[in-house]
Amino acid sequence: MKETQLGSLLRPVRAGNAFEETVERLLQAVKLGVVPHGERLPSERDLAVHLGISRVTLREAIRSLQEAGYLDVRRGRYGGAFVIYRPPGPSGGDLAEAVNQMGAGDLADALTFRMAVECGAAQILATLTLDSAQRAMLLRRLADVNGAAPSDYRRLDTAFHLSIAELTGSPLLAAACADARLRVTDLLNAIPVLGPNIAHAAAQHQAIVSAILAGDPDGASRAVAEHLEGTAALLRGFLA
Amino acid sequence: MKETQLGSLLRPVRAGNAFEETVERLLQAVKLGVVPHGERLPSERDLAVHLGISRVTLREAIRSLQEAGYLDVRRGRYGGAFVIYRPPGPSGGDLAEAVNQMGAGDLADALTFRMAVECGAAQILATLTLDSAQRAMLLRRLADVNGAAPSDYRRLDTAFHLSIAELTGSPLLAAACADARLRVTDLLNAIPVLGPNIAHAAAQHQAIVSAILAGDPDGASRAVAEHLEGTAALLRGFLA
DNA sequence: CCTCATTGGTATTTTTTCATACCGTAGAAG
DNA sequence: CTTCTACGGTATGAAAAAATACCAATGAGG
Repeated sequence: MKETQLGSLLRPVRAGNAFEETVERLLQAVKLGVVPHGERLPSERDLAVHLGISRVTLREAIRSLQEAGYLDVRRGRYGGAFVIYRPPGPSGGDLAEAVNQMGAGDLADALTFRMAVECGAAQILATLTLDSAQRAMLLRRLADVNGAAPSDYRRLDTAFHLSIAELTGSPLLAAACADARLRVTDLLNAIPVLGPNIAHAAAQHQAIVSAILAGDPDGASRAVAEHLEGTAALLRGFLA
Repeated sequence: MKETQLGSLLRPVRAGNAFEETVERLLQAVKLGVVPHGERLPSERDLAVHLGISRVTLREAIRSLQEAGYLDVRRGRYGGAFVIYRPPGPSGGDLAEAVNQMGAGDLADALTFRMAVECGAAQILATLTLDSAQRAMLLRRLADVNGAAPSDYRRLDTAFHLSIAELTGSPLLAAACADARLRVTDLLNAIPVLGPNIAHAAAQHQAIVSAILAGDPDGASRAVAEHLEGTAALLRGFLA
């Protein structure tokens, strides 16, 4: 076994210090819209437990997000950390800037990773026999995206994609898909939400769901690949 | 977005403390045969840098592996931490014990995750245009497995599988595949290496490589799925 | 208007982890 | 046999993180 594989196994044990990782995690949860504008995060005590860190470290992270203008922290009962941040509107943000902020190699890496895990998840899900509740969940998320207001579109689009991984019943796979999506959140948020694109995406979403429900793994994987390739090509085009 | 998705994003920031994670990482590198019997690990100073931890913490981890009988640590120039551990021989280990040592849910999770990322990786690789060096690497790894001595079979089999992910050029994807494989190492090591199985696997390996080189993503993904499903079914069968 | 549960805010101590410097050893090279 | 040097071994102080306990505020409900 060559040196190359040693790199995969003897890679860093931790990405950074607990504080930095926590800020990153919370920031992405906010940017992704997991906790929408106006809603509050779980209490510090709960969050600290879920994130596996001390309340002190969590508070430092929350404080920095507060100072950066993402959160409004209120005390007392029924208080908490409320999300102030609003993602870029339907008109999108500065895509070129967002793309060039991350390295070309990192972008390619993230896109490849996302393609692999999301295709894999759809493929797996298509081989499973879904019960009625699971089918309902999938269709519900699809309907949510199709009926989304422009300002909610990206949030519900993300929810739809993550549902596919979650329905496989594999937490590891769900985490991998969530991670993959987090790495391109800023970029996706900068893409304008335009009518034709939405219609195109809707057709592709439908194709994905149909293939999954029909038990067609290859078809599901291919449908996801086509869907993701669209935004991937767009993003790659912005590499200076 | 429902509570379920909150779980994916507000999951633990770190799996455990630095010491525990380091022990786990080194242990798996040893069990996987990345550093074969008799070879030595990189020096403490190098390893600490690569793993992103302090030398003190690394030494604690090495010491516990030494006490557990996996490593022989020698000092002085040309010294180092040498691997004593030998993986279970061709006759395999106690599979039932290994399977039941990890929970049923964890096993299903790990198998699903592995299936998704390895299928995804093969699929991606089949869409890429490989240069001659990459094709040579892939064929070389395939030949290595086919020509492997029984005692080296699992190590070279792992090397072959990880090569597919590495050749995609995505470190994230390579890491995910390595992680997926690590989670089932103990189980795979416990499976006896038998002649008929090797022949069967060799045919499947050939099918995977052929599909990749032919630029057939669906075929590559399906070939990997079939290959992995074999061991997955075997392992699931041992769930008490 | 008061109570009180729930939430953020603060302080203190302990544990873990890191950074740095230095010591002891062994084995190849001359 | 001596030297040189790349390795593990040790010590110490600082920093990060965690654990614990307690304080303060707020607003719904009685």
